Amino acid sequence: MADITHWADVIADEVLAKGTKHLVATGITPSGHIHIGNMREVVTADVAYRALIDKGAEAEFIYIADTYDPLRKVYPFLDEASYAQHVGKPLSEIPCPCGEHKSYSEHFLEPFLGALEHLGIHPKVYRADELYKEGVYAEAIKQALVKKDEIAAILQKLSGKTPAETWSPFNPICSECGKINTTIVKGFDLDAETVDYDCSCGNSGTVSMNGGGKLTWRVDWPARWKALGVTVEPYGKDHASRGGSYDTGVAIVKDIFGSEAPHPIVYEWIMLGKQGAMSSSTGVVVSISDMLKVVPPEVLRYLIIRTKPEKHIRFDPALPLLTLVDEFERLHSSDNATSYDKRMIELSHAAGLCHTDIPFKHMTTIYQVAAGDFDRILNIVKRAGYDTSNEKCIRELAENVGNWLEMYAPDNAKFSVQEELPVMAATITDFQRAFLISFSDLLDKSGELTGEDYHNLVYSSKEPGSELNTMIANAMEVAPESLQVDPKELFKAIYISVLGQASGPKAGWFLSSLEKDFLARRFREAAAYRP
RNA sequence: GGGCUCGUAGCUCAGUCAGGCAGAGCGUCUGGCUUUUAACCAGACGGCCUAGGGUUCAAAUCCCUACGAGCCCGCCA
Repeated sequence: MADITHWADVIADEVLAKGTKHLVATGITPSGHIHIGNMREVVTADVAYRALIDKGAEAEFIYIADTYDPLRKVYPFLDEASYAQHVGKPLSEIPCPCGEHKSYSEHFLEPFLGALEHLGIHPKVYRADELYKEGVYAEAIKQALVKKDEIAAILQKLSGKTPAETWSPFNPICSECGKINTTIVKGFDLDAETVDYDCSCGNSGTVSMNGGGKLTWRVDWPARWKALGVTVEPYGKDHASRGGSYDTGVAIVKDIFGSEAPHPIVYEWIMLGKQGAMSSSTGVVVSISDMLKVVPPEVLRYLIIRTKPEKHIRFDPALPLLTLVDEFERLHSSDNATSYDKRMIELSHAAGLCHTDIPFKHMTTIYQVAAGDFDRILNIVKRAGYDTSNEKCIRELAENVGNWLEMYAPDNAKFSVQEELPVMAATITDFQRAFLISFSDLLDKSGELTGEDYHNLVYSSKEPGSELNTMIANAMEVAPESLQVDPKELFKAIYISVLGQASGPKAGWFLSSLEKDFLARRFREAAAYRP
């Protein structure tokens, strides 16, 4: 099988065949909590952008927040009484639900931009309301108003729907009621750059083309392509049907604005676990912030990058997440990764993205040993010999792991170090006692031990003549030759003493994560326990 | 009703654009390592490539049809 080219590089090649200068754009409406499908859009765009850069293209990456869109309805998470009056107004002109932000749109935009930062995605951010107010769309608005009938014909022909008599590609914002979907255009003045309107609230007036209103979506999109020079843009499959907004956009940008449509990248939705497609109506929703709570950012990137955009992605935050993380880490440290694997890893990393070499699984042990206390986590990580120069990354990983344990981990992944000797110590056998007391003495005598040291030490009990073997024999008052040691029993004794359960995480990692003095004390205590 | 996308091992998916011996990881099983486990090493099992037809010396791949899954088609992204 020939080397496989990653889809991002395939796209880059296709796009490069059209020219070397590119603008990758992505746009999302901050009308509510920005969800996981939107995350796929920006990661997809970011990867396409990076593939272009890697191939030497002169590329830029922008994100446009559609802050000038009207509020469609009072969403369930909004207060009916106070938001009913704002339906129809541009999002940027509506008060923030929590009162902390400048506007409604900023309320949802801000956490999303934070998530982008988190994922190492750094587009130039534009807000649609600012673009309109700055006059970026003025030329397109004029052309759209002049060629209104042509646009209507295109919409009619491609989407099969007849625009209303009073339809206009430009929707003025009423100066009286502030709404954008209740006005009817009565006329316009190209020189003054103004539009006259009547509003259903009874008001009429004149607005500026620069911020006084906005183009309707199906015209706004192609206008944006033209005004900003967009050449590559991913969008959800909801826009991809025949007669959908991409189709009409292609025709409008060509016939009305005299420009080209961007190279399309259609992407599928992300499905959640076994519950099917994510949808707000069925209640199957994972917000980006929930997702980022448990998945390290580069793993989330990997999840999206490994799958071609047009295939759906199944995301299951329970045990399959652990498999995904493992797969990523294995690939990451693999010596014989294919060029395709390497490319995926490369694209999963990103400028400014946190990366530590601490495996997620190991952190689940460390985190639980430390009971989530970050100073203790850091100490253990240091002792285990990991690089601790990037404390911020370690903190992020620890938070992911902590959230995962709390929200999604299966029971067999969980344990807690008992403050007091567990009552289960009553089940400890004489042989296990002999081991625990001997082990405890050895710990007192030795210096700091690594995970491997602990591991080897426990197994040394099997070797005749080893210090531990001799000590156990003495404690049992038998001849060393007749001592039968099954390491399984020893591990069990350790888990019982510390966790109060018969099994636990890999002993080496586990023991080296705990204080040696604590272990010595606890083992001695367990050995002495006689109910 | 119209449209878009997908269907390949028990699971998650590569491979389809450019036709040339059916692939990977995970899981399962076997063996190994003084190695407990959610570890590591070696190997095995595992497929009518959703079904049917067509083109071809040759089809998972191209064409047509059917079936299944998800979604879009209310100008509200």
